[in-house]
Amino acid sequence: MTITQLKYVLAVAEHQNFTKAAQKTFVTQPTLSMQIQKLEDQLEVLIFDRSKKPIELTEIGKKIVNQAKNIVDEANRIQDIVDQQKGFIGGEFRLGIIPTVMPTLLPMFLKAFTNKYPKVHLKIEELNTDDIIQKMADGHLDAAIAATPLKLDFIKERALYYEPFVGYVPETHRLFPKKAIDVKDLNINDILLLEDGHCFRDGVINLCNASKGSYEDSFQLESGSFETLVKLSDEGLGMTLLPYMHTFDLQKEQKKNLHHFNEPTPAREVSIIYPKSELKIQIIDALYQVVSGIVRGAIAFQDVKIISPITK
Amino acid sequence: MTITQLKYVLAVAEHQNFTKAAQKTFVTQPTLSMQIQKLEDQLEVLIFDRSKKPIELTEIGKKIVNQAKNIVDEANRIQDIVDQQKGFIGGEFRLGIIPTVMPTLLPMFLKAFTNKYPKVHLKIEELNTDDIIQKMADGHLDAAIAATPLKLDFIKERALYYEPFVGYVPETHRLFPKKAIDVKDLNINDILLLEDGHCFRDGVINLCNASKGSYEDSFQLESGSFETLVKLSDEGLGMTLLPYMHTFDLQKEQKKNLHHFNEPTPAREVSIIYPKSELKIQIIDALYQVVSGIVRGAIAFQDVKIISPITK
DNA sequence: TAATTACTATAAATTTTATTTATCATTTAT
DNA sequence: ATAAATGATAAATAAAATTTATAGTAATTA
Repeated sequence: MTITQLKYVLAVAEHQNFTKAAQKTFVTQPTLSMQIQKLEDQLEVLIFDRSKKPIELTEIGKKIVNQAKNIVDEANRIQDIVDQQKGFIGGEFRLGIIPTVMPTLLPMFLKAFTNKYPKVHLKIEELNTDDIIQKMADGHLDAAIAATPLKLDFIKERALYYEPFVGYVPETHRLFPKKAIDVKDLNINDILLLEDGHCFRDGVINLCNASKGSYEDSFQLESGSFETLVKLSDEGLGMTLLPYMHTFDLQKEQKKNLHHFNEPTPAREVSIIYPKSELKIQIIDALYQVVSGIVRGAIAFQDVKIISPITK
Repeated sequence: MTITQLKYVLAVAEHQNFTKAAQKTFVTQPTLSMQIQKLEDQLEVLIFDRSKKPIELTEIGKKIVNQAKNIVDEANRIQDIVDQQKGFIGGEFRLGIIPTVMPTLLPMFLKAFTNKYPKVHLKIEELNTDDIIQKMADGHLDAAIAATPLKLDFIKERALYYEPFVGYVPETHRLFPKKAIDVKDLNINDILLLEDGHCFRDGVINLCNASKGSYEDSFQLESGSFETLVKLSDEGLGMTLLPYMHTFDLQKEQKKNLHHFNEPTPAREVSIIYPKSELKIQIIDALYQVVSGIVRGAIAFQDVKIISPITK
């Protein structure tokens, strides 16, 4: 049994397909066929049920895959241990960021981080929360920045900051006269929402105490960006809610439409999340320090009520 | 990095010598030199300090060795998982047994066990507790039968039985008239002890509330077997203490010299112990079942006070 | 239903890697 | 000072992984 064989098993298990797995592991398909057969011969057990299309893991194959993940993780950790001992912070680091955080947060910390840790090769991907979880489970992400709490048993969370929700209320809206708005004032049916898949959308739905879909009877406009939502709002199609940091780059004119919430302000918790295995924890620590340090200056502390980013 | 390389590192770390490690791993010495160098090159770190004689681990080398142990253990576990799923109980199983348990317990369970699990190839070694601990730490024992509690953080214990101490008191001894003896009656200075290294000796010392060596001022006879102790006792050189099961094969005449303790009877706890990693746990379970089942018939339950097998 | 597609397995050739044999260089012990 | 012990190195060999080419086998499509 070799670590390489175990990696091949993991690749085939993930893609349920020898050919695709071969491409991902940068070898040819016969390599996988032969090495996996060899392992199966040694263990005297079938890992894959090749009669099923697409290919499936056998019962015992599932257990082997779990254990193989352990082993590959623990093997990767050796380089980690060496790096840590040397005080070396570098290498490839795959970071996922949710779309509603990406445009505001990334410019704030990216330059500072790459300056401080020039040897880290960041591979940043914009992904929504579900994709982040999936990729992290498959070992394709070292960490991610997402709204929390997610309460997943294989993921650890470390809060970076709490970002208040801010109301964007156009002059024509019934709430415009109110200086500060209250959660009770909200009506899910006149709030413009991001399109499905964004956890911020789910957060707003939770905030309004609505269940997913309860508002769907009435016609709703939805979009993938806050920029569009604000424009639609300006057109009088309803109010919307923005994460605090998204209000920074509104035009002077538009800022007049911002209505803050009374305390405790509803807010989302934005965290750096990473697998419990804690691989590359040094880089995760470094990233945490840089980001939380930078954001500390941007968001004043206030009494905050965390809104869950998940709907059931 | 390969599992083989990690095994080579572990072997060299253990023997502090490339040549010996090569013999133990059944390869030639240059194989170890080259493979370990290759790993060191890949990790860009020295695992061994070759300037020291004998060779030593570097600081980082120690951490790598720990992690390598994990990985090799976890890799071995794969075969375990397969066996378990198949309900297969077999393969090599290395069992250590302490000398004061070996002659009485082994004949009781060996035949029953090998009959029930013919595919298990038992490799039994008589070892005292210290050697058991050492070998288990080095991964050379799958389990052992020893007096407990040992309170070691890398070892798990499962009690098999509680074996009372029995006094062997010759006619000439001051305690002979007493039918049942009491712990308070004992005097470490007129008890014949096993030689150093036996945990039963330490148990007796603990029982008498003596610190190791406090009795050494007076002349003591010591031996490596209870058989000898009994003979010396018969010669009038003092009383001795025997584990209950050792009294079975005394001669009729000698059995008259046995004096049981008042309850709570001092006793030793005999357990099957095994590394926390729980490799080959199926075989450990099987062994536990067989042994505890057999002993249950041999030792009647009584109120017992466990004597620690360890002296400080 | 024949042809095509999408797969995985197999065979043979090739490349890479691990291991051994033989030998050297250094250090330790006598 | 000499012998013994020990690890490194070089070259040769053995073993293994990988690739290329191709066959086999389902499922899918024309």
